[in-house]
Amino acid sequence: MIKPMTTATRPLRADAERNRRLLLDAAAEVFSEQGLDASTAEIARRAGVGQGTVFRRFPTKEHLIAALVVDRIGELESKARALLLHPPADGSVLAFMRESVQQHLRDRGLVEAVIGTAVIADPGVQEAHGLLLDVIEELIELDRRAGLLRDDIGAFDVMALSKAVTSACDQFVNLASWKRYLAVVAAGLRPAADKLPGRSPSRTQIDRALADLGRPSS
Amino acid sequence: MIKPMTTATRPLRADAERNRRLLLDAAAEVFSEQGLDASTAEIARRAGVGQGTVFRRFPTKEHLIAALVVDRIGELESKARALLLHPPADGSVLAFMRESVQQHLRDRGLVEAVIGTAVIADPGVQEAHGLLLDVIEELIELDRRAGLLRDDIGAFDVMALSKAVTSACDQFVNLASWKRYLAVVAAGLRPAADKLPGRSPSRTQIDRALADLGRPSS
DNA sequence: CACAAAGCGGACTGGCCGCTCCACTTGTGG
DNA sequence: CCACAAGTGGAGCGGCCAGTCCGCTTTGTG
Repeated sequence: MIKPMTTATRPLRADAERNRRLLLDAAAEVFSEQGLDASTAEIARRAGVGQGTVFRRFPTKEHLIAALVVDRIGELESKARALLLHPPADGSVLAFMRESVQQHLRDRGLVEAVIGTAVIADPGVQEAHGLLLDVIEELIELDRRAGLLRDDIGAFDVMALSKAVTSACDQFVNLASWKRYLAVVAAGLRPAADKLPGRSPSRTQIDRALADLGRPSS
Repeated sequence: MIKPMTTATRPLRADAERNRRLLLDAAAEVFSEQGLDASTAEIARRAGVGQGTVFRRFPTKEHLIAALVVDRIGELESKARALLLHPPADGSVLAFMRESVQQHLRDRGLVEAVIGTAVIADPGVQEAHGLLLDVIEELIELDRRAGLLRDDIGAFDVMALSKAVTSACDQFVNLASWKRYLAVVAAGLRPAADKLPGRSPSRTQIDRALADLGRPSS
């Protein structure tokens, strides 16, 4: 379980702020090479700082991961907003999924592993996640009006399917091309007569489910 | 790295064989609850045997995982062979993917995590994997003749896409239904005019890639 | 039925990892 | 430029975990 992060702190000293960035970058690098099991010692070494610094900037390893996740979700959100302004002809949702898959493959293992951990319950992550879902909803609306997308798809579906395409490839990048599997999914997302089974979860359902994952108690 | 397993051993004593099964079952249970990081101590406890017994039956934890994987691949193979004899009207590949996804969700995390480890290099796993690919190839041929499947899909693709659908759902089972995402993929797999980018890897490519993953040396 | 070989359990070990602690350094407001 | 709060690094701690060891028990064969 992760406690609320840094409520109302005054700004970090210059060197501290710099180390924070160094740590986040090093962590991204190390995690993508070795998975989330990589040691904090290795991250500290890669960042060129001491062990103690890691835990002064991020109270636990999980907080560090959460901060990294917030960072990445933010990146995706701004990519999505850009697409909203200049929607490509072949569909802005598809374009978003391209960005998404590429980012997930770059940060190999980050998205996957995050879901199973308490990171998902971090307030910062939840907030960033919510904002992203909002933008995706707008992208969907755009494509739907243009007749590019079947009408029973929601923002959650888009994220789930991006994760799906990613995991079809990761570890086999040399063998399987994400473009191939994204093309399959894209073909399945075009307007169609038959409805998909089930339904895309509503925002309140998503929020409740995420909150539940946060307190596993098991 | 995993060394060749038990070459030409004479049959296990009755109690040893029983414990082997108990351990495999316990391991499946514990891994699906806690992931592959679960301790061997917990597995031994759940199986009702001592710690020592784990490591006499399986030289390392990785060997245990590999044995479990072989077991599961075998199950899938026989399901696939059954479909070959009585192909369902809506497509035998789709039916196979249904089985596959359900099994992967039951053994949560097993498939995912296996890929990143040396387990993939275990000779037993490789062999079982090869046999499975052969049967899938036959299922594909069947569907293709019936005009149910686009013609640029290979056995590797089917496995990759099964994994994809699984990972779209796992950890969110309450929220996302695998049937929903499998339906998207199925829609994308129907015969189509436009070709998929890239190509399905050949058997020799697959074998070489798997062998490479076996000796990471990093 | 006897007895060797095979199997068993669980205490133990060595190593790793997240995290803490504290003597020392550095940035910054006055 | 000084004083002190803020920040730093790295040795060290406790806990966990894969794998070992060895005295005892079970199996099945002659």
